[in-house]
Amino acid sequence: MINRETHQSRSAETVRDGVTIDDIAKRANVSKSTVSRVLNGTAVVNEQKRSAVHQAIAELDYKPNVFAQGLASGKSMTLGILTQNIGSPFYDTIAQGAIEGLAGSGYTPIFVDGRWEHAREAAAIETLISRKVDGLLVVGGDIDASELQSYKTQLPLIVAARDIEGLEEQCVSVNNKQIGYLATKHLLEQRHTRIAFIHGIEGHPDAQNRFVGHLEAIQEAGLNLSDELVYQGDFSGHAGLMAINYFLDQGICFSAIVAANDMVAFGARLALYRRGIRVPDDVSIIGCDDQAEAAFMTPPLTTVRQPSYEMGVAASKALIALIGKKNYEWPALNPELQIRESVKRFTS
Amino acid sequence: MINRETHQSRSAETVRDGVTIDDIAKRANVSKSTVSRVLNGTAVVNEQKRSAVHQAIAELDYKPNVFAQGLASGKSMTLGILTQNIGSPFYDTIAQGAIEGLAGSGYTPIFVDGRWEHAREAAAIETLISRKVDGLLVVGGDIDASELQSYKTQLPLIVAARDIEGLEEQCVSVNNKQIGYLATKHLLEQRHTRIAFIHGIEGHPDAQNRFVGHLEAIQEAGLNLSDELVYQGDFSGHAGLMAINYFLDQGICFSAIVAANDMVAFGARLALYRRGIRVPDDVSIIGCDDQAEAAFMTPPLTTVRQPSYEMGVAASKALIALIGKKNYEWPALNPELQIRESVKRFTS
DNA sequence: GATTGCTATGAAACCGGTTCCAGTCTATTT
DNA sequence: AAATAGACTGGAACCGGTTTCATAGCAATC
Repeated sequence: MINRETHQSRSAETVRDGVTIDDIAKRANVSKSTVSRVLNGTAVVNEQKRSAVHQAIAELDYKPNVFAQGLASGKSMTLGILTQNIGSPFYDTIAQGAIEGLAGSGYTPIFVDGRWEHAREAAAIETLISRKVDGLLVVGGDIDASELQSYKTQLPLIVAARDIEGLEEQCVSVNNKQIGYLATKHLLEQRHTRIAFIHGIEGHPDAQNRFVGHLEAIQEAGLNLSDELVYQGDFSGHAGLMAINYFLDQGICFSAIVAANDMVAFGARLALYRRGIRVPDDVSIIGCDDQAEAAFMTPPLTTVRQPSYEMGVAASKALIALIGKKNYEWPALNPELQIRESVKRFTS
Repeated sequence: MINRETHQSRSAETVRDGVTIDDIAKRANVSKSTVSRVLNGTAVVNEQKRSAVHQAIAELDYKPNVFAQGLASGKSMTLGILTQNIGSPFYDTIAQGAIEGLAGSGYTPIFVDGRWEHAREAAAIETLISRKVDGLLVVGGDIDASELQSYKTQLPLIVAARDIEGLEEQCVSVNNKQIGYLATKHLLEQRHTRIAFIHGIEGHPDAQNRFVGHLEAIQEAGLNLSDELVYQGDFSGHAGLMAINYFLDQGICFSAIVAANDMVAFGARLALYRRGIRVPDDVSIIGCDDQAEAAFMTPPLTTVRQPSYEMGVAASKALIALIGKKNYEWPALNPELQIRESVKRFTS
């Protein structure tokens, strides 16, 4: 039923699709070449003809056929964005920033989802290439650096939220080491010394770098890292929960926790709640990311904000610049400590 | 620098793009018509030629040019998805479900963002249409029913997370009235009688329906709704916070809260924390949505889950069916009470 | 054995743009 | 005044597929 109806109305309105560049040419009494030139500004056109063309376009509500344009010009005015939809809201935020960065550029984004699976990512990129995207924005992901290198030879490529060796100029990411460093440093400044660290996904560069930053801060303070204070997690709330249970069950004592991201912090906070341990009175928590919910944790979570939205914006702008062979100056994207109420200061 | 290099490598590899259907035809010693037929299965082709074609395709790594296909066939194998990126994670989840539902269908999604702004949505849909999408999936949004009706005459259309009058067959949404009803009913069953309600965005149909469900449950229990117990919010954490402050400052008393969504519940929970009011001992909270963070609230939030991911999957499958003029049976998408620890039962 | 009816296939038209090329018309140079 | 350069413009080729149409080949029918 619905089908039939849809079909009918469609053909009824066929008019809409029917307008081609030839119609405009006839109506404006010029050749289609001239119409094309007016449209693209590829050559000077007599003012009268130009306005006649514009008028015809307006009257007939002409919309160029993207396929014909793409076929003839080889450009699609389309950008491929490979995202990782499974994971923290972090990646979504980058994608949103990327959309924003495209606004007004004439480029339309095509999204495909990699899901942190190597094979899926490769297939997704192939899809994008077969769609003739004019450029590729890879957000995070698991795909090999060498593969990315090879894609780079096929089309303009920007990578966000990752650093690829040999592709430094086309990569944008926040300094994750700095994030870990800032988090731990803040705790140290509040005179915590027994600081637990809940690690992100094993082997994940962001997780690894945050840990390195943590380590640096610890050493800089003249302390030693004790292995028993780091728990291997996976960026999930559940990991935060398990970590605390583990520490407590083992009788490992600590006054503060650095969580690899906010979600982990939430999990840790819940585990402490379950045990009747107060935050921040008994134990302090600091997260990383500053996702929307962090401000509403009880107590509100002190965390290190990473400018993911801004990163998305910068990435898509950089990609457009790259396609246009223009220079793009990356903005500074520095993590920032967001102090709220989950960290206690020792006064003694 | 980068530009130059990219450009060079690109032309170096030009080969890759060069393979056309004519090359295949020559190599397989057939006409391009035959190649096309093999590719699309539009006619019977001699087994030998067929395999010769397949072999040539494999050897030359031939990928059809989507523009040429689109131009010739009028189909883009592309689906437009209008999302609302500002708002709860709810809409993101639907979008993810929609991607999942497309998997293996041959269709590629193009996303555009409406941001809950009328003008932006209309422009976004125009973009999609000019991109010749074969179908349109509208997720939520603010656009008029009448406009949607008119788009429906232009191309296959499915609307998710909204109910449009006159478009019932092409709409999928969870029963928001049921969500509100289930939430309040649960509270009533735990013998709460003074139940506050924090409303979502004014005029938002989901918010309105949740409220209606709340009202129904109240009346069904033989109680009267007291106006002072409903606070007009906007689905944000901040609204939850303000609501509680308002109630408390006004000396309005209540034993439980229904929050229009989880984010509001988080805000409410924080406000109670600030005042030293315990959850659930002093006040119970129930949310709506069941977003990932809800399970990690302290205490874990009892909420009504809405199957948004499943809704996205169903929506995209329905769209594909609609394009193919096939029937699609909508799955049952029922909200579900997710009992955790934020609601107390009165035993007396 | 001639006619009929299918099936498989190639040639050519077509989709709707962009762009090269050649030609017309002015304006400028000599 | 003739030659030349430049600015505009139209015609036609081209992008790479799909689809119509005509035909060749072959089996079945009378």
